[in-house]
Amino acid sequence: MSILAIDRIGAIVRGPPVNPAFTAIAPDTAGMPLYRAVKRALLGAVEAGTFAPGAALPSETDLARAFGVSIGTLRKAVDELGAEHIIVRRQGRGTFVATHNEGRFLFQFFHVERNDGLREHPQVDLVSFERSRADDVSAAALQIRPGEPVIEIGNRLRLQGRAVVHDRIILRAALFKGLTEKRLGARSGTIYQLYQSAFGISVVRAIERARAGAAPADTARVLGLAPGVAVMHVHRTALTFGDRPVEYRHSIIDTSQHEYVNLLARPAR
Amino acid sequence: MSILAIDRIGAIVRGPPVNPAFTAIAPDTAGMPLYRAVKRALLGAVEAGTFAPGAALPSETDLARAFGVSIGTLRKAVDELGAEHIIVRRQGRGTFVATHNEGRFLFQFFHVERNDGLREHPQVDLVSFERSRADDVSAAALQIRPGEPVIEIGNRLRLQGRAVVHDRIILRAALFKGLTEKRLGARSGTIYQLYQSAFGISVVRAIERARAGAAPADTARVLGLAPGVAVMHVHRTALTFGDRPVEYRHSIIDTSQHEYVNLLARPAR
DNA sequence: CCCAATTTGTTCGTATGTATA
DNA sequence: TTATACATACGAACAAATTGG
Repeated sequence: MSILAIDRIGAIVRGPPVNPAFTAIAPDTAGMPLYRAVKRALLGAVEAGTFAPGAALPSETDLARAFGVSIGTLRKAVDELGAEHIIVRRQGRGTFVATHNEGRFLFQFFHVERNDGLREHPQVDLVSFERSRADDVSAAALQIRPGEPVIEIGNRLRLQGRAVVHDRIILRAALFKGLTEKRLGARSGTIYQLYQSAFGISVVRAIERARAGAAPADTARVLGLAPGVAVMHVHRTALTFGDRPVEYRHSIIDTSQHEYVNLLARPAR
Repeated sequence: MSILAIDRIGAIVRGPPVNPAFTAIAPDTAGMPLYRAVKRALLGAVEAGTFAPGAALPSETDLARAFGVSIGTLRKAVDELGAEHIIVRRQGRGTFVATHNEGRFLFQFFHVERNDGLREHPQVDLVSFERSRADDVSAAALQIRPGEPVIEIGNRLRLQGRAVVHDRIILRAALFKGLTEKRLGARSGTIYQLYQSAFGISVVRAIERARAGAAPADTARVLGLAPGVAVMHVHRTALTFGDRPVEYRHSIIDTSQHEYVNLLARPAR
């Protein structure tokens, strides 16, 4: 456990509700329950990289002492962060910053299965990589100005050896400085793992919009389809903490043998 | 508050872990934390209809006394049920069985928006109603035997006056005894509200599988499309408590002006 | 409008159990 | 075996929201 880390978080100091002028009050946490202020402070530390993904947080008792709150209050904050998959708690071991690499997460966003329900980790082929400027649609999705520098990545996903998905990924160049075709191709895990390990960007959720349409010519070529055949178009905006967009992705899926699956799951408890 | 209701729940009686033989132990709750046993008992009461949807549960203090557990333990059980949207807690008022009619829920499953993001409650037209027997696909989805009696409902959904979705709904006849075309047409709310109010069936989650394809002839007629145009097919299995299927639905969506939206949202806390 | 009763929300603290290293 | 960390269970006190008088 690192005392340094705790010191960097800082205790939650708040005055009595009677006269706030006499005591220091964290500006954001006014009128907020104490456990929520603690939660925000912890989330801020995770976002800022004070605790790296996969790293252990200080123990509950240490954190409670560092924040100057009771163990129960600290637990409530940590519980909520756990429910949101920001951190992971393991009895007897400690509390860790989630890495989003745990396998289960692999199928959380893009979820394409064969018609019979077979799941498989897709094989990814890089088909294009270029630097360009954001068009209006990408800019709106990424909340940047049209014309800002972006990186465009073309991927082909194969399932059971069959080319099923053609991805066109748009990244804000300013967020992914130093990303090269070589570095992208040399990655070991998924592209989201690369965002995290190489650029410190954690994708925590996404919004997807889907429609049916005809396969564009380039996609038909990449997937080996007849041009104009019916395919699914999925536009995904991937978000990090605070719902800040980090990636805009247009996926075109050949659904003749596969399906796009959406489990509206309750949290499994 | 009804003492009767509490009596019907029954206290959680469990012996010390040392020698279980000396005290009565609820068979299902062996080795389970106490708060989980309480949660299961409450869930069972909700499922059994001991507390009707919308009805208030006894207060925390009464429930804690009825179960013979501390207020903290009772709260932990109730908190989890709240996180799963089984019940709803309102400070100063009480705890209520969720009705799933709260508006927010309307867009939880089927979520079709116009391209520009405009949401609207769909207008529903009943286009067919018949009793038949389950085919292999429906039977598998509903976990019944092929040939069992089912009810087939055809619906057309209009958004902004435009026919966008054609639904074919398959219900197990045994679960929806007394459902008639007249009763279906005379309902005031959504079809899921009818399931709940008229048949005591709460839909708590769903699984959807989507693909692109051509519009079938009957759908093209219902939606006013050219036959063979690209549309989205969504197969949904709606589930009640314990993941028991209650409805199988095949939706065909004209995505020329609208989109199927999937918000992979974290719980909003 | 205010007051009192009721109910959930928050915060504190302690003790003990269970999993891990 | 021992120490550490999270998990469970208990209970108390007060705050905040709601309702009804």
